Amino acid sequence: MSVATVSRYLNGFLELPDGTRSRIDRAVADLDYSPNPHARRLSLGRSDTLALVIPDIANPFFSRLAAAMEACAAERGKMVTLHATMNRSDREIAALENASHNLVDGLIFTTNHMPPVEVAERINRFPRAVVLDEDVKDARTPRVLCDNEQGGFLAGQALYDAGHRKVAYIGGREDLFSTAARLEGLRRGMQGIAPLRSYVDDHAAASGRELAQRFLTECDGETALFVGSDELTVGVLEVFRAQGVHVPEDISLVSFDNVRSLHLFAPPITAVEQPVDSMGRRAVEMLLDGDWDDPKFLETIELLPVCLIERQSVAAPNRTSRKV
Amino acid sequence: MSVATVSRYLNGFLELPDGTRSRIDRAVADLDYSPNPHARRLSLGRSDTLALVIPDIANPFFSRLAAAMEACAAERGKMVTLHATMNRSDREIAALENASHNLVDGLIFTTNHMPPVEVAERINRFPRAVVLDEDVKDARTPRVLCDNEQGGFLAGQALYDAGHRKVAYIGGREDLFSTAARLEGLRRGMQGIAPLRSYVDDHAAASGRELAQRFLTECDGETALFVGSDELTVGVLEVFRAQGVHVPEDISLVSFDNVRSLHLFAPPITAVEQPVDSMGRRAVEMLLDGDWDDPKFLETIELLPVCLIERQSVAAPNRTSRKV
DNA sequence: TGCGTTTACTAAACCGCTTTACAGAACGGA
DNA sequence: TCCGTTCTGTAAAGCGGTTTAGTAAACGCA
Repeated sequence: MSVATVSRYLNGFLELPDGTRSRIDRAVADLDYSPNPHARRLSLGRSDTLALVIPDIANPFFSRLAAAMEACAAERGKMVTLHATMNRSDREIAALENASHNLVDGLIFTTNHMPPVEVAERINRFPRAVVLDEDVKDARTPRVLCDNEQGGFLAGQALYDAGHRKVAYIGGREDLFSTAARLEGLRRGMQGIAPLRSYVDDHAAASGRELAQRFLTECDGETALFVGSDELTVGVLEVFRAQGVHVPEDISLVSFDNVRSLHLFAPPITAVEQPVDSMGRRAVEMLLDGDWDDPKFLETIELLPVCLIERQSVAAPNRTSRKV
Repeated sequence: MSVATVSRYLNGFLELPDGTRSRIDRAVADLDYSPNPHARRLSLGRSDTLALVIPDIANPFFSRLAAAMEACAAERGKMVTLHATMNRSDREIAALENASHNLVDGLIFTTNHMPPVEVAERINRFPRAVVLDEDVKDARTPRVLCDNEQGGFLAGQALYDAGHRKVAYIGGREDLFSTAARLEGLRRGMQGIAPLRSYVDDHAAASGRELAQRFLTECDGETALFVGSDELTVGVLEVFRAQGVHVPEDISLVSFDNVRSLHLFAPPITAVEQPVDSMGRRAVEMLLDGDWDDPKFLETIELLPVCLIERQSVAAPNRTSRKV
């Protein structure tokens, strides 16, 4: 029995008569043989591995995304490697270099800031890459995003309907596509009224605290807050609680993501829900099943629907006993 | 210039005179050369990769653990692969097989149930493995655990001091080392009073709901609940809220983990805090820096300290208007 | 029987690196 | 001067698969 015959049989490139086949099968079973993946990868020039580059795995939004991606990849026999960037361009570049040297079968890239062009260039070097959650300028890859405009709209509408006429937004910078879309939607939902805006570089509770402080000082009659992520909301609520600002009596609040247990918060927090699991799954599916020969495939933008989960953090503006 | 010379120089096994060295350096720079990791791994028989096997990445406890491990591994130039098992033995075995075929440099194994001996056998096949968070029977590896006994004690003490004399525990099964330790500590903290106990297989909100229902029917005068994880606590609070059971007026509650934003819950939840980040870091450090030649190293148990974060979910038992 | 074609199987090259074994040059000591 | 070392560098053998090119045997058909 020769190596080549066995190799081709095992890889399904060869039909064999029963005799030979069973001989091979038995030998494989007897020896508990399984091909050495390193040799396999060297020979094939691929790795059966997907690289996930993610700002912060500890962030519940990204950890749920990672869970969905890992599950979907595992179903198809792919492994995933994890690369946390903390939204720093240098670490994004390092992770991309690392992944590309490792000849991964695919890359899924997420970020929360607008990375410099070097990052996009490196993403474009991958034969297969998908950009997830936040669009990346100059990256020529399919994108899986949530419908940010609609999310902003739902939040704006809920606030407007509750009677709010001056609202504020805090979240990612305006140069982010997601921010632009959300602000656009928010304004539409608010019947054209533009919000007061403050921006932040990352989605961390500490940034939320900082922005909440700023809001409390800069606030000029705003009665509601639209917050860009649950992480920021956590920081905001901490500050509000410390300062005796009550939600929704003093100020209404709508969060974005709905990945934390907002329903148990005091008060339960109204939020725009992102379809985290399907976003993760779709990104992997596109990577593995997409028609990568079709140049138009690279232009694909898949916009997944969001919905508003109404809880108790939105109420009519209170004009008498305002604390802010 | 020969391949071997370059290889040895680049790997630091060869001192070269300035002339040769600069020639190589320039060539490397010119060609933007970097060694093919697949070939490297095949040749060296290792992978610069750590395998993380974890019940559920979406669970905040494990996602923070994963984040800490990834960060620590990345600092040392190692990649990590992720394998979610959902606490199913078959998936644990599959992940271990996968990792061992890939000749990973090390394995970090976490689980929430007591896996069958096949799992321990496969863990033992790794030249380097660390068991994290939950001890695994028959696994001959160093372990990094939190001080569960102390955690149980702190909870018990807090409840006893608040006046509780009948309490209940819900969490992992009794055959888990962590459960045994926590119950032991709880009893000690409660001055010898043993709790009512219900067990569950996984740490998911759904299991928490189930156990809360059971508790409400089976409860026989218990005035406080010690819950094995934040995930379960979420489920418990959902049911309590739906049934109009108030914490802490009707029943006091202490959670375990403190990885969710319990401080913003209604009411803020008292919890035993696990040192998640240092647990993750220590596991990686032991894997990479441990003295694996010393057979005694395999017996190491590193017990990391826990502490009690007191909030408002524990109060004196209310004997007049009890709802449960 | 003889010829062409499929079928069953094999030898050897290749993937890109590490490492062993070895050669020639330079150097130092007697 | 000669011999033994070190120093610098090379040739070639792995690592363990996949794949191309090619051979021997079996088969179909006139």
